[in-house]
Amino acid sequence: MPELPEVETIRRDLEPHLLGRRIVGFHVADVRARSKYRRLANARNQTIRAVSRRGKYLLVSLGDTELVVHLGMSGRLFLAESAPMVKHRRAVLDLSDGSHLVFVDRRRFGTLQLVEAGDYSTLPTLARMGPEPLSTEFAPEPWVTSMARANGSVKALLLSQRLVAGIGNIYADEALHRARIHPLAHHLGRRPALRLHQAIRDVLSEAIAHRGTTFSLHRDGLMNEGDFYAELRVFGQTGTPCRRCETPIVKVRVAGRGTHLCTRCQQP
DNA sequence: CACGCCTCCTGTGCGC
DNA sequence: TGCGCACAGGAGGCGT
Repeated sequence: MPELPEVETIRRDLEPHLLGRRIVGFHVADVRARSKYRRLANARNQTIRAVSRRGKYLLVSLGDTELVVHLGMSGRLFLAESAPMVKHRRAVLDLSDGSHLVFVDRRRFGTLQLVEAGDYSTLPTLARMGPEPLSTEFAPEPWVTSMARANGSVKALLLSQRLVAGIGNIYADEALHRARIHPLAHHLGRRPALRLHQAIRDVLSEAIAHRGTTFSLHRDGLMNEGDFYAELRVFGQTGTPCRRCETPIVKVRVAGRGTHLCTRCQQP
């Protein structure tokens, strides 16, 4: 679930319910991995001032401190009137209005930690995060320059978070297909780099409009799911015809990740 | 510093 | 039907 559009959807859903609420208690159920819930106790009695997002990270501002949530591969975060006994429940924050913010994470790759506001020294990827793709900070010319100079395959660069924030495996494949760029391409020229810039903005804003891409794993009735799955052109579409040229979509491995592409539209 | 590989976990789906 | 293995939306740490 959790790339930029999915995290942004969660942020928008939670924000009105969290603003101004105080965290009155907490419970970490995941006794085997307490380090993934660093300093959570210090959130007690703090009031939620803002709910923002940076890339795939959700940032809950508590004034001097900040709760940083990363959902990993399988994390979910939702509000409940009474903390439900769902499977893989890892942590619960009790709020002053009697509701509970519940963190559920099957694979335990997610983290939920309290830091000094703006101090991301324990989160190197967040500390070195590239520009937000849907903000004006993501400007075409610097992007063209960085895509020409940076080493590594374009797919690995997208996944690294360093040149642009929030893109994961689904939206990397989708953006590259829309821009007609092979995932293994290096040192993109100006024209392809500009196509990719536009494709990233298009696919992410369309996905947000659809409330993200939700897989069956996460459909358990506790959240409203996104339906961008139906709009995916390559991800998970192995064998189905490319909608531009009808060549069957293939799946390969790039940068250690399953990678979907059209070999005709996206030539090396 | 930059890159590639392995790891952290649990569950599912596939081939044999 | 059962077993074993590969793989899954991410990123941190290590070695080269």
